[in-house]
Amino acid sequence: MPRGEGKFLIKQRAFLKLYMIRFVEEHKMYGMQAMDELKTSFKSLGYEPNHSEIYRSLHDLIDDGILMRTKKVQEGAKYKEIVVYQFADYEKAKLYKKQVKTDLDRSMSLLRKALEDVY
Amino acid sequence: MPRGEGKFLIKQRAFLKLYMIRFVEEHKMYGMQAMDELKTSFKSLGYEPNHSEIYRSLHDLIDDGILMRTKKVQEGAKYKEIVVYQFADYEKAKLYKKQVKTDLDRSMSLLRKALEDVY
DNA sequence: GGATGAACAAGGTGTTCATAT
DNA sequence: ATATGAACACCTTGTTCATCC
Repeated sequence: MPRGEGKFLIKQRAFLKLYMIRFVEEHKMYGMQAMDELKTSFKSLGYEPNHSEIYRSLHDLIDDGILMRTKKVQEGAKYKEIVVYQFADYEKAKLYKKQVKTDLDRSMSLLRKALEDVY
Repeated sequence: MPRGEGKFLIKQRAFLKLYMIRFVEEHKMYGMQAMDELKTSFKSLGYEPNHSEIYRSLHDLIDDGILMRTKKVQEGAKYKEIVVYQFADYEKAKLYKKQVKTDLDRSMSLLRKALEDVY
């Protein structure tokens, strides 16, 4: 999020990483579940993130040193394995949240300005 | 702007096309001038559109049947030619503005929701 | 068949190059 | 040197394919 040069709105990736951090904070967390929850909660706004972006966000956060995979869990006879995450560095997580907040605010300002200027 | 499927925030192109329409409405208009004005007015928000996106927006609006190139004007000995635009179909322009407004509002709601959910 | 992940493809935007005055 | 435009390349994101239980 550094570059203040020519930058337009916040990217979907950062937006999702934010929500992933929030889900981990709330201990309810694995990829598909997060996706379903987001799809449900944003459907009315026409936004339905797909599974790839969810996983990319999670993997990014691992590369950032913010999250870590803790375990794969198998739930009985339900033919599925899930990956569970924990914080690798919560301070980094908080810092990232702060940075993204700045970008969210900035993005809001851009949109608000357009609405004021044009309509 | 049709597809309400999986769509995240409004695209830069639509955002700029909106401003191009506004500039034509105000009769002060050619590409570089529009760019300079936008750069100045958005610099404090970290956004500085480049010339390619400006021209692409203009060309798009022509393809949409909303604008038309009217003339190239040469101003004295100043080694430059500029392209001036007029509306080809102002009803279409108004319709487009309305559509983009919807998308701007939707985008604001997405950002606002994230701010509420996470912070 | 439900979850994760990688590969691949398409889209959008930034950078560079070309042309004309 | 300024304005326009096209070409090219990169980055972001969507779609499809692969694997594991």
